[in-house]
Amino acid sequence: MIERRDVYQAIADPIRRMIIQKLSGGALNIGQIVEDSGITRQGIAKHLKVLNECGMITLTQKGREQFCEARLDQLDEVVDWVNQSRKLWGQRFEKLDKFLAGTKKL
Amino acid sequence: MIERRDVYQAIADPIRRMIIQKLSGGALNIGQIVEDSGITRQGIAKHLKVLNECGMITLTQKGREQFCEARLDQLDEVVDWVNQSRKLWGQRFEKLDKFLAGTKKL
DNA sequence: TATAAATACAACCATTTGGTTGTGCAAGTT
DNA sequence: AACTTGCACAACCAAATGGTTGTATTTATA
Repeated sequence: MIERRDVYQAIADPIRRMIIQKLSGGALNIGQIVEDSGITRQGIAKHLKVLNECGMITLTQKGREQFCEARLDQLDEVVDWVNQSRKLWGQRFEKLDKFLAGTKKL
Repeated sequence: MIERRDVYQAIADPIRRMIIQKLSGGALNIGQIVEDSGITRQGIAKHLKVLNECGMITLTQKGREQFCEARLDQLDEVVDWVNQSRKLWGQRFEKLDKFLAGTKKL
């Protein structure tokens, strides 16, 4: 129950996924992210804090506005993990196959 | 704050990811999953409950043992979502490019 | 200068999460 | 029959999560 701050945590929440999708279209300020989100600005701010701590977004002050940009490269870790699991899954009968091949030879 | 049960939630916890990785090598019973996990059987049982509710594993009773099998196809949703975000990211300047191309023609 | 806009910060709250211990029970084993 | 193994269920707990409201601060605008 340690406060985990990683990409998996970042995309675990539907609102945070929505934010990432919005930002995938280009940088936005907080007000634009709040639009049609269904929750308050303060709620969004908390999600942005999490996303920032996870390295999923970068924030840039510009006058009185704060611009948010997505760091989609962070998502590579997730895809890599999925692919690794799939690879293991594909190999799960290899040991057995090898064993059977071995017994045949005997 | 509704109790969300989806793939994103399933992979959000490091222990659950460890379970999925273990099961990627083939089906296991609960005792085998508990081995070297660092937490109690009951703790693992709770994670398995979550994974089951997310559709990430299937459970099969076999005598007094319960066999767990991973359902890795569920991870497709995550990869699809990531790819969609990346696609948007790739297209984020297209509008601007089109606009510029348009002005050139004039 | 007064006002509006964009945001930050703090306190508060209910629910979820992720773990524990303790108990009980069914299925194999000796 | 007695014991061991594998597991389910319940109660309990601290901390994290995901939201709210309320207040203050800075920046731009009329």
